[in-house]
Amino acid sequence: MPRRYDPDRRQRIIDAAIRVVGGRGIAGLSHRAVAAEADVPLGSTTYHFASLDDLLVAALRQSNAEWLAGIEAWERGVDPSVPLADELTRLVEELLGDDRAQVELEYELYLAALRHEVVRPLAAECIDDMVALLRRRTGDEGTARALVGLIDGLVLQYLLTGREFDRVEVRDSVAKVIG
Amino acid sequence: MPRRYDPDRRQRIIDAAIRVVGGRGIAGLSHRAVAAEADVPLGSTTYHFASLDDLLVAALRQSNAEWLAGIEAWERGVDPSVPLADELTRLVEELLGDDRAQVELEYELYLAALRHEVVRPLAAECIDDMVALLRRRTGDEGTARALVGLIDGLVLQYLLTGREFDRVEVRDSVAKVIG
Amino acid sequence: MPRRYDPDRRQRIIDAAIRVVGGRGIAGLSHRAVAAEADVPLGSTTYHFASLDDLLVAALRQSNAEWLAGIEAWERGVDPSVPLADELTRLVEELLGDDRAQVELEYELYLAALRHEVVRPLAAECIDDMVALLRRRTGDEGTARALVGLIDGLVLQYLLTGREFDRVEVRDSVAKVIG
Amino acid sequence: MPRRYDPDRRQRIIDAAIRVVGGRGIAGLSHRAVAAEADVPLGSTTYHFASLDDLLVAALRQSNAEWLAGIEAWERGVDPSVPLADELTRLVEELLGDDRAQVELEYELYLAALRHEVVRPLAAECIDDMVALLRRRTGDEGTARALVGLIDGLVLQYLLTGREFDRVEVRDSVAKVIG
DNA sequence: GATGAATGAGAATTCATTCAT
DNA sequence: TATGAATGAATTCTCATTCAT
Repeated sequence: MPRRYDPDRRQRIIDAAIRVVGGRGIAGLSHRAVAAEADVPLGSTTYHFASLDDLLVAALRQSNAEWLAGIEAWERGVDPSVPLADELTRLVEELLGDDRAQVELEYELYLAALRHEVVRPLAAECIDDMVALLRRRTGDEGTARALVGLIDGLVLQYLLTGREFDRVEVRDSVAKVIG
Repeated sequence: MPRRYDPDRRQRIIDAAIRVVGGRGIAGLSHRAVAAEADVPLGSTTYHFASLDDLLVAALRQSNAEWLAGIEAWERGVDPSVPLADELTRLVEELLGDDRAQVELEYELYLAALRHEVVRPLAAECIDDMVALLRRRTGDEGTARALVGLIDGLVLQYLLTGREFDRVEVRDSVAKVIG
Repeated sequence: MPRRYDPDRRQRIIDAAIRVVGGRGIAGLSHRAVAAEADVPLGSTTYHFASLDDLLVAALRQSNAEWLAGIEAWERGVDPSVPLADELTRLVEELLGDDRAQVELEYELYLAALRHEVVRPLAAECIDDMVALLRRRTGDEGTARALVGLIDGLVLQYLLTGREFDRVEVRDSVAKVIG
Repeated sequence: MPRRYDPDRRQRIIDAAIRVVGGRGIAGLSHRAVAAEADVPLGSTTYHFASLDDLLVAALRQSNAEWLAGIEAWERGVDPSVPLADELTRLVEELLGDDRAQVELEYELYLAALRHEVVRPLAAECIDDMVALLRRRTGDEGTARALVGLIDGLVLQYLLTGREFDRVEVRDSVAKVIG
């Protein structure tokens, strides 16, 4: 195989890793899988990332940033004349609709963080950032934390049970927490 | 090596599998690990469980039952003269305190369910059972579902961020959802 | 490849490992090399020996036993009417002549033991056994230890410098130590 | 990354290689390890030394010189009014005490020489130089060679068995060889 | 029925060396 | 001249599963 000049390879490996994790889960991440997905030799992935953990963290950090950017875009687009509960319900509905893949990846991140030392700070940071974002709208930190908890729990529930999305029910519970 | 008469071997293998998953996570489950933990020959685990998935499901099913039994015990012990929010807050506090290991095992189940076809029904059933349990106290299903979501989300939040448990904050948000 | 019934495989792997170490040194021992030499699949070597260290120890233990058996055979064949120095000189000459391969392996064992935790006990035992053997002839332990040291040092010297064997010089120095 | 002006880099790489061999043995020598230890780019080690063998030889040659310088310092410091056996015993005691690291490095050289064509001349030269040094004190070459052998053998014995140093026993055997 | 042995695929890493810049 | 990137082979080890006994 000819040696290729490929200045963006590192980034391409990260992108490939995100696709692998998205497709097979964190448990499915392996040097081999990433190398195949990125179409680079196996040695290349270990050259750019000394350990699989390094690669995992790089990939999750990037996917995390994308996730938060999505939430932030929602926050900037919030219409102050509409009840916050409605806007939050719309967010949840969009997450469960369009971005199924990214949502699964995000919750995979949460749950994997329980076992994976190296991933935990990422998950914690993600939660804290979401709380900070919501706090801009709720004014109060305790409420923001409760909202993040409720939404996380409900999304997980929908992902796992496969139940049909119930807009009214979600809005009611969100509204009660907002108070 | 004498063939042992061991009528409970199947059960002992399941118990060992639960310990393995509890200790190393689902990713750490292997025939070898279970055989060593149960102190049975390697062949014995594949004899009693045709595939590793079978063993995983058996183990998670049992650990699930134990988890639900715990929640059920709490539910039976609920004092009707105490506000439900207080009793639920106590439950969360106990989970985060004494039962940390079992909580992690439960979230391990959730995580696995996201990717693993065979595990998803178990997780869904678990959530539905918890909803049914809470419904006995809330009367209303939507509220029960919201409570399960809130509690799952908050517990996850505490596990991941390592924040100190804040009893007042938890009780307030639970109380608001109960309405 | 058809599965073979091969009850002595474990022993054949050990024998192959000894040939590999003899041929390429301890540094050249690898699962692959042994598997090829023994004509068994790679997985077979790791099945029978959980780690490469285990295999190394098994191989060196056996080769050690052969080495000591050789020394013991010499000891039993010692002619009491001949000066011990002459008999020892004959031993050294034979070692450097016929058994070049085994001598190199033995000294490889000594020197590798300096770095390799797991090998050190074997080397120590070997030295102690040789001292015990010589003690039967010298009567005195200090002399036996000095003789083992002198002979080890001289053999190493001959191996490394490639100098021609000098029977008179060796016998003189051995005789002086015997006193 | 700025190209550094670093005229002593070649020497610094050699020094780093010695530290690596001293710390992890010859088996642990690698371009990467040396580059990290010397704090130079990976390419720098392959630029200054065409192959790893070249680097190994350069490192062992230098460490050899340091070793011989130590022996020579001892030789120059020998007090003619003290029995040579006493002075040699002191040398051995110091080697086993303070200079343990360098002794191990020296035996690492011997070990490598057994298998490594390119290293053997170094080991042979080292032994011959020690013999030449001792010859200045013994007058006679055969005795010098026997002394080098005895000392090498005894030091190895002490290193491997971990036995407590026995000054009297060592001096007695050395004295007998000196005659 | 029960089990130890067997097998091949795949895991993460390490690495010497080459080469484009 | 110097160096970071690239590559492919080799390393040890784990494992699910199959199968002969």
